Amino acid sequence: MPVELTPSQALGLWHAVSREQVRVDSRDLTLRQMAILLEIYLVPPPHSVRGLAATLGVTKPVITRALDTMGALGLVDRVRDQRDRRNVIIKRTVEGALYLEKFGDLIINQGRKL
Amino acid sequence: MPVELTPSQALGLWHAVSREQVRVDSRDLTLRQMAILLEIYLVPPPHSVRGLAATLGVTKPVITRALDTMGALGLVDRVRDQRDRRNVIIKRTVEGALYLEKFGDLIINQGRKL
DNA sequence: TCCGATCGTTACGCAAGCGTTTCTTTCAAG
DNA sequence: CTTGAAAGAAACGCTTGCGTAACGATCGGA
Repeated sequence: MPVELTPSQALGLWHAVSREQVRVDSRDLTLRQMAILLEIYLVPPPHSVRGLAATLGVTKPVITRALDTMGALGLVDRVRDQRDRRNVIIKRTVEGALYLEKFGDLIINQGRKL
Repeated sequence: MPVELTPSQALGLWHAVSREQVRVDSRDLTLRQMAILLEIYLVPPPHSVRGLAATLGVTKPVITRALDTMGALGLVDRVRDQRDRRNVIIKRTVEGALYLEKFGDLIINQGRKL
């Protein structure tokens, strides 16, 4: 089920959502952090640091730092993989799910207003 | 002409666009910078520092700094208002228009893939 | 038991954004 | 003129993210 947008709608939607998000949320997640967060919540687990790094085309420390920050905000969690203890499994949290749910509502509502 | 999105489509669109933007563009504009840039290009001029600050609910230095950064990238320009020389008028640039045009295409293409 | 490879983290110096405060220029009302 | 307000920029110290390089822990095959 594709979404067909005109150029005006596409940029208008991004504009409205960005503006409202800036107005509402003092937590200013970077584009990278947001991309990581969405990857974790929208793609089936498990998620690893190296996997996210490869998917987004960034280095591993970028992922580690983003997880540090978002972990402190309660948006994600990390657990050692007991089957291969070199790995870290990235976990979703209730707070993170709520955060994205609210963000999705913002997108939907701004889309309706276009 | 509203845009009707399901929660899955809304977050899926943001996810896909963020991911591709991270992969493609090393210029990592913050959400605030992006909101300012879109405001300048989508809302009829003239634009002033104080006006943008009020619209986005941030302080003036935030706007000044964002304009410094995006000005250095060639995405916006600043000109003194000759009618009231206290004001600065923020101008669009060809490069900025191209940047947003490409970004709009990215949104449209990712929307189609949902 | 090694020992090289892999995974995630940490350390380093640097660049950029933040909020608050202060400054400079300019305007306009008295 | 003088003076108070307004607009934008600059200064301050701080925090956070960056890329690169090095590190410790862990695995798995020789």
